[in-house]
Order: sequence, then C-alpha cells, then structure tokens
Amino acid sequence: MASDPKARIEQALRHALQREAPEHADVAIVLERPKQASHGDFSSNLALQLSKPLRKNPRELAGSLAEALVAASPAILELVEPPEVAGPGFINFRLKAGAKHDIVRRVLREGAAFGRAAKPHAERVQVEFVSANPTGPLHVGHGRQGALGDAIASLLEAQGHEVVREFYYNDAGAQIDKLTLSVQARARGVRPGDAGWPEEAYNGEYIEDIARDYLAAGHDPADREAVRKFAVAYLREEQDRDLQAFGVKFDVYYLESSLYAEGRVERVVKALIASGKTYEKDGALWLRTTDYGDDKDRVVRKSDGTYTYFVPDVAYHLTKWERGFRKVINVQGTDHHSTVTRVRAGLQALNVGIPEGYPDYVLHSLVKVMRGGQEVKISKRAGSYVTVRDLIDWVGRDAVRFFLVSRKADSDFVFDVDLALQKTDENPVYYVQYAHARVCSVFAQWKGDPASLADAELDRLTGEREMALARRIGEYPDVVAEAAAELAPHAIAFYLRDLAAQFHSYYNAERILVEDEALRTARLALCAAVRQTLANGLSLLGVSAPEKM
RNA sequence: GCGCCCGUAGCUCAGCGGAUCAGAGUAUUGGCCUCCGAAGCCAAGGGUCGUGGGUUCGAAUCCCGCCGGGCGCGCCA
Repeated sequence: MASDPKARIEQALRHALQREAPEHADVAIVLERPKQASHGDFSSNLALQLSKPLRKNPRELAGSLAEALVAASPAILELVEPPEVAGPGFINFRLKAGAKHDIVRRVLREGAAFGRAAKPHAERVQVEFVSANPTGPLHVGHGRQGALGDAIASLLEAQGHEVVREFYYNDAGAQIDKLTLSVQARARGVRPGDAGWPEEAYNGEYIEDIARDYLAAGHDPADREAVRKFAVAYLREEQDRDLQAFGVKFDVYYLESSLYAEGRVERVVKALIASGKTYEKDGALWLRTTDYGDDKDRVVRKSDGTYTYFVPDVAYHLTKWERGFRKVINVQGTDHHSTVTRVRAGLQALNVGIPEGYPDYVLHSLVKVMRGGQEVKISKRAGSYVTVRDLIDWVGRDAVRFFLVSRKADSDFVFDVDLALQKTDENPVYYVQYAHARVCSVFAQWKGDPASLADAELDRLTGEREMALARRIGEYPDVVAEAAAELAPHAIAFYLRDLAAQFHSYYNAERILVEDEALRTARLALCAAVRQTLANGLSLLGVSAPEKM
C-alpha cells in the first residue's frame, strides 16, 4: 500500500531541511492545501518561517530547499511534479495525475472506512452533552448540543478513539423540588396565577400533562415523593423520545442523585477539607478556588449545612477521571462558562493528579429562534419556548441536525422558523443529499457490475473538473482529522457543501454514461468515490444519505 | 464596573498570521431541460472584513484602546 502523499512530502521536506539548515531541523513542518488550484495540491511556508532566523531571502531559501528536497529524495518525483517556488517564498507541490487517480481507487477500496484513522494509540474519550435537567422538554439549545456533541463524538471515533457519549441528569436539588411543587399544585387544581400557585414554578403546559397523567394513574396528590418520582420519570421518557427522534444515542446516563447515594459528595467535601484549601467564614465552608485562577472563592457548604451545586459537580467530574477518561469534553452553552474555571479548580484542589486543563469544554452560544420577525424566548421558566421536537416536526431531522452543526460553536445562531417552514428546499442539507441521490440515480441506470469499477482505467480521467474532484476527495481525511482536533464539526458541513458543488458542476458539464466504455467506467469510478465520501461525511454529522429524494 | 465570547456583502455565515483572503449560501438580475433527476448548472451586481492605533516584508487574521451586541459575575442549579 502506497503511503500517504502528504506524509511522504513532509518527510522529504524534513530531509531537505536537515541538509540546508540542520540547526532548525526540528521546526514543525506544515503542509497546507492551497485554495487556489493553480497553486498546486500542497504548499509549504517553511522558507518564510526560516527566513528570519537564517537571515536569508525567503525566495532564495525556498529555491535551495526545493533543490535539496529533490536531491535528498529523488523518489518523490514519482509522486509529484518538481516543486515550484511561488509568491514570497512558498514551495508548491503538484501531485502527478496518477497520484490523484490513486485516491479514487483508495476510496473504492476503503469504502465506509475512508477518512477514518486506525490509530494504534486510541484514547478513551468521554463526551458529555445535552445533560438537560428533567424539568421540561428539550429546547433548541439542547438540540444544538445534541447535534454538536454527537458529531464531535463521531469525529473522535473516526480518529480511532474509544468514545463514550454521556448524559448527566440533574435529578437532585432545587430544580427538581420546583418541578415537584409545580406538578403537585397543578394536580390539586391550582393554576398559574391562582392563589396558592408556588412563587417559583414551571408554568409550561407540560406540567398540566404530567399532573393529569399522575391523577389518571390513581396516585395521591398529597404524596410529594410519589409526585417527584412520577414527574422525573415522565420527563426523562419524553426527553428520551425526543433524543431518539433526533438520532442521538447515549452510552451512559449518569444520575446526580447517585453521587449522593454512593457517598461521593461527602467524600469530595472531606477530600477538599483534607487538602487544606478550605476555610470557615460566616458559618459556611469555602474553597480557595482563587488559588487556581478563579476570581473569587467558592462556597462548598452553606451555612444551612447543605452543599452548593459546585460539590456534586466536582464529584461527578472526579468520577470521569476515576473511570479512566483522560480526555473529557463537555459540550455546554456559553451561559455555563463560569463553571469552567470553578470545576477545574475543584478538581485541582483534590490533588489527585488531574491536569490543569481537565476537562475540555466546547461552549456554544445559545440559539435565538425568530418567528414572525420576533424573537421567541428560550427559557425553561417562561414555559413557552421552541423545543427540539418542534424543529424536527417542522423541517425534519436531517435538516435540523445539519443546520445546527453547520456553524462554529461560538458563533451566534439565528434559527429562522418562518424560513425553515416555508422554504425547506433551501436548506443546504438538501443540496448535499441531492448530490448523493444523483450519483445513485446514475448507477441505477447504468446496470453494470460494480466490481468492474475496481479495474477502471482511471488515467482516462484528464478533465480539469475530474482532477479537481479527485483532489477534493483526497482532502477529506485531512478535513476530518482537523475537524476532530479542533472539535469543530462545522468544517465537515462546509466541506460536504463544497464537494457537492463540485460534483453538481461536473455533472452538468460532462455526461457520465458515455458510449466509450473505458471512459464511462472511469467516470463511474470517480462518481462512486464522490458518493462514498459524501455518505461518510454525512454519517459523521448524523445525517442520512438517501438514494432517492 | 469586572470576566469570557462575538462584530466579514441586504440576510445567514465560512476564512482567524501568509502568495487572488475579500469568500459561500441566500436574496436580486439574466441565461441553460428533444440528452444520466432543473431539489441542479452558468453569469452579473453587492463589502474601505465595527472603529482608531500598534507589531510585521505582509493583518479580516496577532497586540492595545474605543464603539456595538451576547453571556456570566449568589451561601441558585
């Protein structure tokens, strides 16, 4: 099996560097994919980086590096044309046509595995996302987390890691008490606004549904514990149904209540006290989180003897470490950003060897929903907010997932419901899916033997568009690797959009099912590679790749 | 007030130290179906990349100030 062209060029550059500037032989060599096709397939700015320390003209340096490269690794010329120096001192590499054809063959050979790295040093990684309180239906913010978290998990799996998707249930604490009181009041016939309606309450319609079902099951409204269990179970089921409709599956549901039941909260408090980083003040117990970068110390135990939320949170993250996850990613809204420093500080104070930056966070800005030119407020407490279920019903699961994941996490996000409702065709997901369906359609008419594609004479592919398509397909594994490293699945969405555009353009310009059999087979092989790459990318995003639309 | 994030075409957003990096979609305008799906293609117009400085051979991209917006600043979770 021929090794990766990129790796071979990098290696050749390294050898050239050892000849030309051995004292800088350890600098990072970065090969870029030029946007401009005329700049070749790979580009290195090595000469520009080294021109200052070496005090040499970057263009001249680039020239001598290019020469040294060919001299040190003559075999590289089987893979690429002689490197060219361009602009201020870039070294450009252009793959030979045969190398691009190899990409098509590789995709057909690897199939669904194309773009997936079989890493020998796989890590155990945990991705925690959604983690909604069981106090109401999932809202669009949870939808964004679901789409993001699931895609990030898939990306990491594609990089060879062993990934666990986890949902943390805050089923203990004040929010649940509030839910219980709300349902109880409703079950007793008290409505929002009536005398006797709790001051702090959930006013959503779903409270009424829960109360009604509770009574219908013959339960006693006075039994607060029974109400609590019923309401939590009810909402957990509803959330599970929504997640299933969204196509997101979790491996682990971790219950906050279990942290108390297993004594983990108590143990964390003791460990914090033992660390010597706590002190008593105003009847409360404080932790010196300022020693770990926090802007103020945090209360551990309130003066009434109960713990702040901070404690179970630290206890929970400690279990992640103890469960063997050395890389942990939490996907949350930016409204949680203050907890980042706090949780990390708490873990540091435990002094059990957890690194400073543990865990990683991907914070996304909240989703703003527009309807009728006005913002719909997203708030559990308001009771009227757009749910994940609403979005799925309106525009379909594929569109919601693709849309929510096609923006970088920290970018503000406006979901225009009216647009999604009226013009579903304009959603970019259809464009990508259509490209896939189009290829399938061509194959449906061809009726040939798919196995014959393996022997296609790919050197018949000489057109500019064909070379560009092959080049783009070849980028896919790098795009996946980078998206995984950056925890940025939106890069996949943009890549797929571009690949689909190139295919549509090709399809309109050239006929696939031509008379010339050899050419036809070669073009079909290229199309099959496009289809496979589209399917692989869509799969990472949790979006289907339909054969017909 | 302090902290974090954001400010790129009418709108929704990519690009976040390098060579056409001023982009995509959408919207607007004009072309393309006797031929593999027109949910498509081709083309045109549209932005001093919030603003003022600084670093650099080079800044949308890095640093500082300012303006505008979001989120967070509880012995709430």
